[in-house]
Amino acid sequence: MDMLRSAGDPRPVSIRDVAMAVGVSYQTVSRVINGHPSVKESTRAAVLAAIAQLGFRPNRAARALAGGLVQSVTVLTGDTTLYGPAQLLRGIEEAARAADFVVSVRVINSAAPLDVRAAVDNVVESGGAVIVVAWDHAGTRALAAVPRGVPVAAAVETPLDGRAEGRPWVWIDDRAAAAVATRHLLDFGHRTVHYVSIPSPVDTRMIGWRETLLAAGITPPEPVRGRWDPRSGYEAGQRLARDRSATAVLCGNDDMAFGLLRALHDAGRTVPDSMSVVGFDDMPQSEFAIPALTTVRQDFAALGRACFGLLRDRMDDPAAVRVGPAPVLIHRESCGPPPARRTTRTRRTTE
Amino acid sequence: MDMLRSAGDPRPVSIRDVAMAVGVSYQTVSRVINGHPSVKESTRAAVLAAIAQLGFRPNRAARALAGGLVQSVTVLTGDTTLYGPAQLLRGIEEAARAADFVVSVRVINSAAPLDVRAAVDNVVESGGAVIVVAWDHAGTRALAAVPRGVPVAAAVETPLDGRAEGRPWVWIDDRAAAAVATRHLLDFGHRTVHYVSIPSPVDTRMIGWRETLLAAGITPPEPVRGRWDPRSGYEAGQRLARDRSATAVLCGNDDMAFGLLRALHDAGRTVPDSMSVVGFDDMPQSEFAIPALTTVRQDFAALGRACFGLLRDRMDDPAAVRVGPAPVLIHRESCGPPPARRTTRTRRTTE
DNA sequence: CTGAAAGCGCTTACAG
DNA sequence: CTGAAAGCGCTTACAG
Repeated sequence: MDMLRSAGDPRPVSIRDVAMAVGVSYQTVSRVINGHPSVKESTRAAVLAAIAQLGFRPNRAARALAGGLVQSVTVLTGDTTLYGPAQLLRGIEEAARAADFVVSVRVINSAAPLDVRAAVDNVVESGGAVIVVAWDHAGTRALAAVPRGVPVAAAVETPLDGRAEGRPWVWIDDRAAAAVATRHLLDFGHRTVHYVSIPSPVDTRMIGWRETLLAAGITPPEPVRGRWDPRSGYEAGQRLARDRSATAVLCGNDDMAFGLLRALHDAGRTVPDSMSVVGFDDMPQSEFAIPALTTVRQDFAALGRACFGLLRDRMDDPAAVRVGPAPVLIHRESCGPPPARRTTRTRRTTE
Repeated sequence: MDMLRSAGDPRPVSIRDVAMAVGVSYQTVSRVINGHPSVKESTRAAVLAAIAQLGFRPNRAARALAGGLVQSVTVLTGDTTLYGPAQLLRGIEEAARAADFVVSVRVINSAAPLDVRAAVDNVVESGGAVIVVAWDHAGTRALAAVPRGVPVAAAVETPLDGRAEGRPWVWIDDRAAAAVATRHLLDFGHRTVHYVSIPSPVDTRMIGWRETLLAAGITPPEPVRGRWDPRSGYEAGQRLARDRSATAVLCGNDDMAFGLLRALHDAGRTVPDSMSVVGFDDMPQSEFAIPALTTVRQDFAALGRACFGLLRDRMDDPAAVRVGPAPVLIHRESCGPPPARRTTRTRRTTE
């Protein structure tokens, strides 16, 4: 449609050009692009036609300045190269692009109050909506710092009470998933299940694991602290490998499980014969690990789409709610009965 | 500094507030924040002091509308969840944030001319600068579609002539790295090296591999086509495993190498005893693969910082140049002599 | 239902 | 060196 603009005119078509083409004032054009109700149907149609024909697209900066709706979101997040955040961002971007929103990204590395405040101020003053990834300290603080009135949605840890309670929250129920994974291991006959934690302020995967053990009358062993990355999983694996009574581990994410698998391998502990391992995420590599990793699939891209959907829904209906995708346990090769029972392949069926 | 704004005033401090505080016109304030030369030193100092004290921050939308400098970049990219693009984006964001730029992301999935055009138009009309990740068809087309006058920088495949020639390009020399990796394998005594390709329009890793073989008087075998993901590496591995004459493979990236390692494992081909494998990237997981993966480390985050740096440099000096980080071969466990020579551990030293 | 006015916060010439 | 004017493209009340 570019050919319809007079060639050589350097400036893009504006609301005035459209108005002129139709023979109305430019305010009327503004009304139709903003869906204002009081516009005669015939003039609305004429304006719409002119918009299409001239290829008009509203100037976002002008809109923002004049106080109109902004069609932009900025994502406040931690390290975007980690699997979860990366997929989440991808989901947000997809949904935002489909809705013709511009998406900006601002990484918050530090949880220092001043840094968080600076990040939030910076974002808020530019006028758009915000999605915060509140999986770490910096994120939860940022979420708390978003002023009232700013359209916001957040990806959060599973709330302890399992409810959003009117707040713009969306999550994947990893607490329930951790319970399922832990139960899966217990059902194989393991006497206990160890846990390698993620550095979340409130690790709900750990909670699900702990609750399941407790419910089975087992005192949860001390969790091994991890930090998301394979190396921390390797270190955890070294510790666990030394403990001959340890026969099953749940890892807070797959990246750590990879490192753990390697540590076990180095220590001569075979998986699953000598140790069963379950991860969290189901990364593209997990299926090809040696052995293939049993893990909890979490659809972070879908979560991202839900975040954006919630944000938009809330702009119309402040009570809108969205639920995140359900996690699912993917059975692969890294789990089996504990060593003592292995010969008979006993599978515990009693509760 | 928030306490210094009169509480209850909903609107952020503007250029006028600063002017009023200092006792000058707001145009003068504009001049100092834009570094205009003709401002008396004493008034400049006074204005700067007032800006700091009031916590003034220029409104980006207003600036953009008025035609000022925009301090925003949008990144035009393919799938941001792949390792390279994700790290690149991270590097760009880091550098941009440090320079107080807003960074937006727009994913281009389709290389269809209309889709590319739409993406570029959308970005350009919002006024800021653009960084394009031109590693695929969509990206290269987008780069070509950026109008003159728009500040731009691009992450590109290694140019065939090895030179940027005044263009705003930055890259990692993966062609040279592929040559080094291939030579490494040949030096172990392998009679040839196979290659699993990446789906780039021009795969410069493949070129480096091919050239090295040719230089050694070896006719390059047909490359096995890959698609970035572990699964395609697995499929490639299945094919290669059947070929008993194949003893060494260079993979276009680590993700495919993971899949390939698994395929080899499933086929009973041990690594490196029966087959040597080299990857590309050095992902965090690569070190923990079984066996640990020999690979070419590529610092994409540094490349991203270079991209942004080049963009800024060019805004002042259109002839500015930046060179990307040098790739480096990381030696680990997945390489060794071919089976026939293994017993004697011969290492070919002649050229 | 639709125009004319005022203003969003800033920058860029234009005068002094 | 610094003010006053005009304008960026749009939206929101205010009149009709």
